[in-house]
Amino acid sequence: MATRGRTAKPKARSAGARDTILAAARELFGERGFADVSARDVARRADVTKALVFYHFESMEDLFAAVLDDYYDAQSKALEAGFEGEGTVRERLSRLLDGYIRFIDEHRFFPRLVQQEVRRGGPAATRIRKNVRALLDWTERALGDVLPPSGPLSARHFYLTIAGMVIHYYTYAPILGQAWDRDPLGAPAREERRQHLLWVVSTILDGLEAEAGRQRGGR
Amino acid sequence: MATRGRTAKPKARSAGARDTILAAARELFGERGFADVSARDVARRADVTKALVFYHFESMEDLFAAVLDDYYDAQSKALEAGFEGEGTVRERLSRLLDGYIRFIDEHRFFPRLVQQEVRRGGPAATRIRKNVRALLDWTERALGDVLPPSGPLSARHFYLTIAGMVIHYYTYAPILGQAWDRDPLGAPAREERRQHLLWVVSTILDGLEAEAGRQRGGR
Amino acid sequence: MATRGRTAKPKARSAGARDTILAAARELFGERGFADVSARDVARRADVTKALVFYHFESMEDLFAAVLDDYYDAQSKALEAGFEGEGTVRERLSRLLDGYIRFIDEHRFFPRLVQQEVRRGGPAATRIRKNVRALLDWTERALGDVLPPSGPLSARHFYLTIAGMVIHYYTYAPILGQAWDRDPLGAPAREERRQHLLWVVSTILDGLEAEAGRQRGGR
Amino acid sequence: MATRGRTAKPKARSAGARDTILAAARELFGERGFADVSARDVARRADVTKALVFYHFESMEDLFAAVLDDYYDAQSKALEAGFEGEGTVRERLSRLLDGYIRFIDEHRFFPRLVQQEVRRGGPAATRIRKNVRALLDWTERALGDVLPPSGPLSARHFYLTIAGMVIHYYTYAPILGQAWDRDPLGAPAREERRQHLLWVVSTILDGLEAEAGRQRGGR
DNA sequence: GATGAATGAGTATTCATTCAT
DNA sequence: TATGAATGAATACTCATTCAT
Repeated sequence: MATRGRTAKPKARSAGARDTILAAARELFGERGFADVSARDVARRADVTKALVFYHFESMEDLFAAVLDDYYDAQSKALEAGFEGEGTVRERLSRLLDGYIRFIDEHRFFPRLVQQEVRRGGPAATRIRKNVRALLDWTERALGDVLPPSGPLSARHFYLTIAGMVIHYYTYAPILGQAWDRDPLGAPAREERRQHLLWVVSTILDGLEAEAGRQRGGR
Repeated sequence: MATRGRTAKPKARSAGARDTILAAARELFGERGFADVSARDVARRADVTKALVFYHFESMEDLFAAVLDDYYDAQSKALEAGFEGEGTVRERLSRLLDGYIRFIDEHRFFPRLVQQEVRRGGPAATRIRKNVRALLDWTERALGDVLPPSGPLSARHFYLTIAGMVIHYYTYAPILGQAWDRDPLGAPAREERRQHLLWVVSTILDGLEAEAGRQRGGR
Repeated sequence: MATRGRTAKPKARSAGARDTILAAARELFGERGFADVSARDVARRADVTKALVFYHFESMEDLFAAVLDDYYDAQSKALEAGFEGEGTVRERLSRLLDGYIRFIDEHRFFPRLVQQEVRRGGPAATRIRKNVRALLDWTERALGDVLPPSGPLSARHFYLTIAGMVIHYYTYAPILGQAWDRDPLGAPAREERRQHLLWVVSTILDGLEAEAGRQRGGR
Repeated sequence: MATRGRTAKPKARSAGARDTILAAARELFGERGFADVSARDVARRADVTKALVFYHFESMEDLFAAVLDDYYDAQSKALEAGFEGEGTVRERLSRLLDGYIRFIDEHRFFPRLVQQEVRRGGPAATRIRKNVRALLDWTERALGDVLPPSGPLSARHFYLTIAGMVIHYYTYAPILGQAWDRDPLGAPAREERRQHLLWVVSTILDGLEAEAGRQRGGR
């Protein structure tokens, strides 16, 4: 303490302690979930005092919300980029899917945090709902022409179906790894997964078109 | 004590305190996950002293494992029932899917617990892995004729895809409810979901057959 | 429980559960002291239920007292044997010393228990005091001719001195072993220790005689 | 809280809570040994919250180690002081003995703690072993000229013998008091004890010299 | 004799949070 | 902006002991 020379580099402080803390929290919440991360853990990982965590964030809930906010901003950007531009339904949807896959791939524990917050019904739930709404809207716009507005083939089902199949892979990856011939989080496995997902979505579109044909041509 | 009527025989004593505790734990873990449930919570819900929880279960981990075990037994039974019997690939798979859907429907928080344990890499992870393995095996046997052994269209991808789309619905249901025209966990919505899933799986089978045809009929 | 065949041999019970428990307690108290041994520990080591421990002994204190009583009986017997018989002061003292050494050697953790009870000032302290008194009496009778009744060379000092040097060896043995060329509790080391002690006591007797001579011969 | 006068500034805060806690621990461990002292006890005696104990010391073991460390520092200093300086074997040894006696006299429960830690084989045992080693070294250097390097008359036996007779007095003092004509821990009794010890050690040296003479003068 | 179940008070330790500096 | 010290309430888990059977 007093013995550490006064020229000692101020570690985290230089790069903005707030950001350092946020980054540490992002990592930890991702690894262990909200309930399993303590302020002490965050402080340690950020190489900062516990008190400083509470100086920058009112409470642990607050910190968690900040982390979620960051993720949502990133997700929105990723999806907007994917959705923009022209093309056939198939092209737009596949761009949207690609954007979604890439985002989840880069933020693997984001879904965990969301699931957790959904379960907890915490204050961030509103934020989540808004975002889910947006994603659903995009799906509806992208598939509006081929989908009925309600029933088993409505957009909301496909949204949940596709999101589920994208996310689930990462949820179970840690366990699959040990009973698998290769690391499911390695580049080759992930690329294979991407192709699988594209194939499924494409096949679903085929099915929807066939369905539309059947519908039109009188059953 | 003084408040509990003096003729009311203590609940726990009358009928298997162990079971009472297990049931309380099942509920609570389902509602809030492992990390958010304390021994005190379980004791309170089971109307039992905290010490009794530890008399019947060596530790909270132990209690959690017991809960998971119960679920796994139920799941195995549900899937075995679904998988037995004759029929075309399509018939068998749809029975398997139906069994899976029904199980998840009746044990909505089971996936949450599993996801959590996967993340924690806790001692129950081995059990989970074995079970995932079994499910994957069933999928492989059910789809063995129509699926290539590896690549983007291999059984393991379809297993993850289907499991993901079944489970994800329940994961997000609590949030969807408030932005939706009806309760996603009500009977009508769940039946609609079931039809959606059956349609998707059926469509995927169509796609796989088409793919097989393409493969055969000159590349 | 109900599944164990009814012919299963009743383990501890046959040989007198009370004694089995007492033996287990003796071991455990010796190894870890009173405060570090729980009823559960005793029950486990005796392969008996915890409740049975309390059936046979009113409390843990009671069990501890019973263990101490056993030791004191043994000690009394050992010392009486050593002290009886005729001979010179030197002979009688060396027999007493030998008896004491042998007893401590065979009940290595007895001194620990006594020390502990002395410190705790527990109910067994009276018993201990009586015994110390007896030992002191023996020393006084054995050395009465050569010792002044009070002062730095009185019997009580020699009693404490000799007891200390006998006991201390065993107290520190566990630690010495690792920085020593041989096991201090092995037979050769213990025999060497015995010779050392005999030499010291003999030398002290020489000194006392010289002292008596000096006293008599003026100055 | 409400009972503490409102102008009394909280003790702990004013003057090194850490030291207050350490002092309380020193007292309590001395009185009752490690296993019989709880964190709550320490907190109470130090007039401090239980949590603060763990703020300053990672664990009870840690606190115990800190207490032992303090004692060892004091002991080392006491012995070094006693051992330095010139003089005959007899003079140096008697100075060493005097230093040891004085230290034990001022830290009466130190031996208890050490004995306990030896028995527990806890983490502090290494420290203890090092210290015992040092003491033994001193004894060997002080007695090197008159002692054979091995056998019943080697330095290590005399070290254990002398340490035992010094320490044992304090171990049994609480019990002796009640069967004795005066308080064994009062100044006169302790001075008498000191003279006894000096006489014994001096007599042992006489014996050793005689032994050396015998050895030299034809076996 | 023997035991399974039960309990209230205890254990060490960690928590998020506050606050004076 | 930052922090060391402090705390009350919580954590999982163990204790000696009781008692109905």
